[in-house]
Formats: sequence, C-alpha cells, structure tokens
Amino acid sequence: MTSLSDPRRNEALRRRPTMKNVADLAGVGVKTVSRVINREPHVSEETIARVRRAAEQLQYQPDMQAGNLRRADRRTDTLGLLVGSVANPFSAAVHRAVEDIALERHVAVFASSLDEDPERELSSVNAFLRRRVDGLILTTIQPSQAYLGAQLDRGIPIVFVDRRPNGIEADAVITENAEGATGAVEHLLALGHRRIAYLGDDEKIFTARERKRGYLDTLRRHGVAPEDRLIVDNLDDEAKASDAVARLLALDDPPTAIFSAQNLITLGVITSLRSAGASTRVALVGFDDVPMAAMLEPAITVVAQDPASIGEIAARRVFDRLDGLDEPARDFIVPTRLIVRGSGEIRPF
Amino acid sequence: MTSLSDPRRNEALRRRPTMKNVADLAGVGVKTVSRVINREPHVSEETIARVRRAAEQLQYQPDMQAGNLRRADRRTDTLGLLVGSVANPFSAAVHRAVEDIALERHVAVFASSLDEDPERELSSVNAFLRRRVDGLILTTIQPSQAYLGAQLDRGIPIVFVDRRPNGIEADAVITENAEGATGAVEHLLALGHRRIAYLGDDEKIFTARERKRGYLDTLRRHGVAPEDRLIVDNLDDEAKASDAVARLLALDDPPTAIFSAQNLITLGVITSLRSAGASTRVALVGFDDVPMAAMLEPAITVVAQDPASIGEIAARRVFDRLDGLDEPARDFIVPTRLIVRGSGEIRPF
DNA sequence: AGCAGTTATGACATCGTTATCAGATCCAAG
DNA sequence: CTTGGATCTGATAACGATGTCATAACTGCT
Repeated sequence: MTSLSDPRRNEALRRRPTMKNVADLAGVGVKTVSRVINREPHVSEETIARVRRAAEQLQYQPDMQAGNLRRADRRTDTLGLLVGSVANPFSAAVHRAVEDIALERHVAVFASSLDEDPERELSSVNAFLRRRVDGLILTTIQPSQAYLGAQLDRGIPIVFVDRRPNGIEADAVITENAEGATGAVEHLLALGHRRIAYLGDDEKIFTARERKRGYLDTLRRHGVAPEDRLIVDNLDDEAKASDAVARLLALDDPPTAIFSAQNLITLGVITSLRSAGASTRVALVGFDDVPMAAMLEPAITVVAQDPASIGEIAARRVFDRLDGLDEPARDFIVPTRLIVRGSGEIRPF
Repeated sequence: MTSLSDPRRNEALRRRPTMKNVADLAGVGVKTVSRVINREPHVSEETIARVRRAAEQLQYQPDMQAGNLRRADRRTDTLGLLVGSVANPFSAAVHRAVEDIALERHVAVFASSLDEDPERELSSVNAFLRRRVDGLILTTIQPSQAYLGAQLDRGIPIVFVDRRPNGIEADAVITENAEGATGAVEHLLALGHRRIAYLGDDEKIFTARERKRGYLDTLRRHGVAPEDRLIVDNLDDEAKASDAVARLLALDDPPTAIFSAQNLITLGVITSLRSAGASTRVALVGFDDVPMAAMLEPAITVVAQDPASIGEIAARRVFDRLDGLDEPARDFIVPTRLIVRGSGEIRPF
C-alpha cells in the first residue's frame, strides 16, 4: 500500500503525464493518442472519445518541446522580441502589436529588454536561439549585426525594429527619423525661429544619428548655420536633459526654440522650462509622443511615432517569411505625424 | 559535385548544426562535446580546445529543448507571465521587474496580455504549460483558478499578481487595495468633503471590488451614508469615465470630490472636469499613479501602487519555490502611498 | 610488479513526442 | 468469393540532447 507520504507515490503524482500514460489509460497505442491530440484523421469516433476522456482525467498537456524535436516543420511556435525596455511606452506598444499578431498564429513571444547594452543584445539573442525561436524581432545596439548572418542563412527570419542593422542584409522597420526631424524643424523655422536648439541622445544610437542629421540638414537647407553651443548630445536621462536646458537658457543669446529628439529628453526639457518660467516663452517640439501631452499647459507639440504599426509590420514580415516569402530584404519606413498642440507654436521673442 | 542550388546542399546549410556535427568535426564523441558545452569536468584541455574550435566554426548553438527532454532537473529556464496588457504602464513595470529577476538566473520570460478576457486566461496558461515553463506569474479574470490545482501539485510554482486567486491555495502578491482606498477617502473626508463620488471598474475584477469596499467601509465608519447616485461602476475606458463625470456634475447636488479607482478612469475624469471648468473646484484623488501627474494643473493627488515591487516579489517567490522552499501559500501585501499633489487638497465649495 | 583510484572518453539507452510503415479490418465492386 | 482500396491502429525508429556505464590509460602506493 502506498501512503500519501510515500516518495514513489509523490513522484508519480508530481510527474507530468505523458502520451504513454494517456494511451495506457485509454487502452490504445501512443500514436493513436498523438493522432487524437493533433486532430489527425483516421481515428474512429469511439476511440477519439476514449482518448479524450483519458486525457481529461489525467489533465494531460502535450509537451511541445518533445514534439518539436521530431516534428517535420521544426517549428516551435515561439518568437523572440528584443526591445529598448519592456517598461518604456514606445517599446510596450511595439510589444503589444507583435503579441496581437503572434496570438493569431498561436505563437508565444519571449520579450526582453536591451537597455542600450551591447552585451545584453548578444545574451538575449543567444538565449532566444538556444530556445529555438522561429523568428526574431530585434532592436539593436551592437555596431554590427553580422553575427546573425548564419541564422539568417539557416532560414530564421530576423526583422529589425526602430534601428537599421549594420553588416547584414535583413528587413528593418523604422520610423522616418530624419524626415520627422525635418518636419519639426521646418515647423519652427516657419514661425520665424532661427536659434533652435537640438537636444539628443547618444549618437551610437541609430535613431539619434538620424534625427540629428534631419535637424542639421534642414537648418542648412534653410540657410541657418547650426551652432555648436545649441547642440547637446548624449542625454540619456531626464535629469541630464534638464541640466542641459538650464545651461542653454543661461546663454547670452539663448535659443528661442528647442527640438527635443527623444521622449525622456522632452520630459526633462518641460521640467526645466517650467522651473525657469520659460515654458510659454521658448517653443518646444519633441520627437516621439509624451503621455498626457495634450493635458499640459502649454500642451506639447510632438512628432509622433507609430509604435503599433512598427510592431505589426515587423511581426507580419516575420510570419510572411516563415510562410516562405522569398524577397530581398527591405526597409519599411513608418511615417511620423506632427501633432500641433501649442508648445511648438510659440513665436520667437 | 554539389552546386549552390542543389537542394541537398541547401538542406545541409539550412539545418542547424547538432552536437553530432560538432563531434564529427572535432573527431570526438557526442558525449565529450556535451561535456565541453556544459563545462563538465574530466575533459583534457586539448580536447576542450578542439571542441570549442569546431563549435565556433559551425556556429553551434545547443538546442535547449532537446537537452531539457533528458536533463535530470527537467527545467526549461523559462517562465510564463500573464499581465493585464503589456502596453499598460502598470503591467509593463511588473513585467520589467520580473524580467530583471529572471535575467539573473538566465530564465527567459514569455509575456502575454489578459485583456480581462477569461478565454485568454485559459489559452495563455495552456500555451505556457505546453511549452513546459518552470513557473507561472499570473493576473487572472476567471471566477476560479481551481483548474490550476494539478499544476501546482506537480510542483510548478504559481504566483498570482494584482489579484487574489479563487478556489486554489497559492501565493499572491497584491496591492493593499481597500486600505489604499481608505487612505484616499479619509484624506478627502478630513478636508470636509461629504459628497464623495466613486468611479470604478467592473466588479468582476478583484481590485475593483476591493477598492470599492474600502470606499464604502470608510464612508460608513465616518458616519457618511454612501449614496447610490454618486457611485458608478463598470467604467472600462476613458470615455465612459468622462461621461459619468459629466452626469455627476449635472446633478442638483453634485459631488464635491471624486475618488477614481483606476488609472484610465482618472484620465477620463481629468478630461471631463477640465472641459466643465471644474478641475479647480472638484477635488480628485485617483487610485494608481498617472503619467505626468505632477505636471498637470492642478497636479493630481493619487494613491500610488508599486508595480516594480509587485513584480520583484512575485518573481522571487517563484524562484524560491523552484529552489525547494516548501511553505504554505501566503499573500504578500504591497503598500500604497498617498502622493499629495494638489487635486486632492481642494476644499468643498 | 600489482593494485586501487582517478581521469578521459565514447557506446548506448533514454526523455516525450511525431514520422514511417506495416498489418488488420472493412466495404464496395467485379 | 475475390480483389482493391480505403480506414483504423500500433510497433518502431528518429529527433538532439543528457545520464549511465564500461573501458582504457594514467597515477601513485604498497
């Protein structure tokens, strides 16, 4: 007799039931159980019912890992997603869109945060690959993504989001960064601003380079010489952005407008302009939307991105490739939209 | 001779290399490769180097799925996380905290959104289980979680977050919802408010019930009879919340203060109060923090939750259990914090 | 020299599933 | 009554790794 505390009994209880267990209980072979579970034809109604009952009784869950090992298509119905940070609203919106597309295909998503750390890029990608994901959607920070070439050759679709890869030809879904920046700067120029400051992130980041390029090119095209004193890079948090604004406002000839090239930076700018009492005097246009922007006083004019589209396009591309689409790699450029709310329409003093 | 287009050659190229391939290239047995990859002892330096070189050359990545099948501990180093929605800031913060803890242990996280849909709860949980996750962290909406009993018995740790489970004894990490609501309501009562409206979510949601209970109990304890006309449930989006506020303001004896029990509802309330020009007349305290709350005019007083702690505690609990901790299930109550910013300190008119 | 103990290695079974194939049964048509 | 073709079923190999165990070559000790 086996008692509740008998280790063997516990062992049996603790083990997840296998197809063999179901087969024995139903009095059929394992292959028949496999057929029922996978809804394959050529099983009698009566056998199906018996197997179903046994599976139910044991609370059987098939082990996909074991199945995938042998299965012909070798798919794990799993996808790896690497974003800036799952806690960042932009990344979260991308993630959500990817999840929604993946859900339609019963594909589960591994999500991971990059934190602009090259080491994390490698370890996340490796973690995904060891788990045999069917495809990858990646935001990257390594100078080159050539290390992914072999995976691409082996038919694992890889789509880059938000940033274009280097050293490898692969699909990329990116915001029209330079054009968006151009729109912002032209908007300010049209109001008469000439002293327009640029506050941006580390130029190691693709989007930062692009947005800065848009800013510089646009100024020059309109005959305004960019001034080094009005250009600040490497702002990777809100506090640094605030400090930078304080310094700009203290100049002899301070800027009459600010183009803030990233959303955390925009928050820092708002804080700093307010505490200097300059928020209704200095114009501000931010790249990427800011939560509650419409509720602020003044409301914040931004170049809004469309993270949901980015995620959706990336996910669809991965699945198209998994479905056999064999096109050359290409970029998908997602448009931005200038949302006029007030802060960007302040005229120069 | 095999040409580039020879299907066999392509086949070989496309296949991910196996340990056998590495073993053959290095001129050793598969078990030796396994030892090297897993850093097991009893392999000569020279052999290690040969195997490493071969693995490098083939860009070999071990297949964890195959390994897990045989491995003694049966761990997949994978965790399933179900949150309200990965795009929601509260959920995203929980997710991020879970990811950070998981990363320390080289555990990958499947993240999924519940969307308050009972069907989605079941399908997500099943998707996780079929993929043999080591543990589950779940936000739920089904009336009972008894269906998870077998998994719990089999030793899969399950920790519920944000909502307490029903019909099953399992760990739960939850915000002190009723107490937080009490704090908000007492804050308003102390200022002299007696007509305090409650705007809340569907009572099917655990947190909504708890917060409402806190509101009702507190009013009664302070000798204020709750008024049905001032209590609105089932507000599941911003627009509905706005409409509800408009109706409340149109009453003969409108509320002098509003307790908004969820963050999307708070946004709707703000919008509506503003458009009615009542935002500096009617007091507002929201449950759960709102982005940019400090920047608004008036700034929004809230009962802030601590999603990062919730995620961290839940993840640690899962790993403690995986490490063999055998305590009875318990609740972890995460405190709230009343953040006084202005909107909640408006006195009754 | 002989023996025990350690190190280095690989053959083989095994994990839980699916693919292949062969055998049994049944039915309809000749 | 045979034949051919479905339909139903299960035995067995295989997937890519790890666990077990046997074997061979050393090492250090009597």
